[in-house]
Amino acid sequence: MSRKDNSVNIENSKRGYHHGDLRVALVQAGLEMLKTRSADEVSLREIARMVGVSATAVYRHFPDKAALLGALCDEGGRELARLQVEAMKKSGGGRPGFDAVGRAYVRFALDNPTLFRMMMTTRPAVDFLDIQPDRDNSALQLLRENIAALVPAGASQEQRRIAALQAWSIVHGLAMLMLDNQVPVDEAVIDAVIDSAATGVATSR
Amino acid sequence: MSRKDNSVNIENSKRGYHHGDLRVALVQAGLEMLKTRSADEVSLREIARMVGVSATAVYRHFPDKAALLGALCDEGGRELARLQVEAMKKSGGGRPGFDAVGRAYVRFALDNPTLFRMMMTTRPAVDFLDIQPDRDNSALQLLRENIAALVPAGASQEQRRIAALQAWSIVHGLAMLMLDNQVPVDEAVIDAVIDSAATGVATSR
DNA sequence: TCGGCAATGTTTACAGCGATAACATGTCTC
DNA sequence: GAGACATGTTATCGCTGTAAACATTGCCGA
Repeated sequence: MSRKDNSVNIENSKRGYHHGDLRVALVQAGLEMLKTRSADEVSLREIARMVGVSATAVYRHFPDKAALLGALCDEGGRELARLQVEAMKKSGGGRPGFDAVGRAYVRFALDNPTLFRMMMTTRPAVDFLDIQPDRDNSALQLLRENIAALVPAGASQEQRRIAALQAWSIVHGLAMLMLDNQVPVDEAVIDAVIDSAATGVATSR
Repeated sequence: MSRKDNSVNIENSKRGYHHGDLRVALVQAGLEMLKTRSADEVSLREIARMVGVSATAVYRHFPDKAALLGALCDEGGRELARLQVEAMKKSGGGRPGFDAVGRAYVRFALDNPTLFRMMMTTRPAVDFLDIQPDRDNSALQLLRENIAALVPAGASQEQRRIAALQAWSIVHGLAMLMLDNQVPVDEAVIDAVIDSAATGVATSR
């Protein structure tokens, strides 16, 4: 019997009827799958198969496929934030911190192409630029403060917002262009572009 | 009989067995469809239905779905180039031309979200930045010359490339962030970011 | 003028997909 | 121990992309 239906071969599995922690297993399998496949090749059924569970079992933990993918995006968001905070701390903040965070952003995108694209397309807008402190997200808070610190003291609120958006645009645009093979990946080029982005923010006009 | 199969009701159609120019009809219908649907909602069968032809007829003109979508991307690329050249000519070139082209780029992305995303993800890399004159693409040629003209005279080849890439990154990043609802769409913000991008190129460090 | 061939349609069929409904099994609580 | 509830399963539906076989048409050479 091939896999035309939702069935799963219980004989071959050493687990019992219940999985234990299916939700996290599905998320892990999903993230694994994103590493080697493009977005439209990611199927709910295959993720379920990887975990060794019937396709419909997924619906006990997620209302639909989009929700499962959303959970993958959340995980990616946390990881990206973690990497950025780490990069900033290692570099000691300030302008070197800004550069390091930018590089971490581009690197994450290049290392996780499908996931990164999904995060951007489907996430409900992180609102990096919203200056007012929101919720508990200390990672983003740190980033905002970092950008704000780079902007010259006399700058208006509006100038700060534009400068921050420009910095984000450069890094994001560079990441996307390289991700989409519009521009060849080149570490030196990444460094050069990010460096001049930082200069742009620091002298924000 | 509902539409569970590939069939098409010949009675209701006033055309004969042959369509006339199915290829362009499919491309037009496809572009129409992209206006109202997201990428994963675009189905080959529905495009065929719009044209009033069986799903498999598509395969007489395109090897597979990807090829059909590729044709849509080509069409989008031509339109984008046309808009950019038009914008540049209207503005008289130089730095105003640079700004106008950037705005046209962002506007096209915002006006054609699905198509633009598809163009970037699936197109074989336009290589805007490759300075050597390639093929016959006069539109891109014009853009390259325009960017090159903005860069200070003393700049090296490498500096020019970095400056051009940075400009493209800013515009592309801004377009993608707004497209993905990470940043609210705001004409004034677009102008401000593009303007400082131009300044960045003109003073390229 | 006609006969056949290449181009371009059609129907039929299949496997994979996301999703719903009905059913099965295990766990936890009283 | 009983039964409620969570979490599995199979069966089935309608949709998708695509291959194979068949049908119709227009065109080109005898």
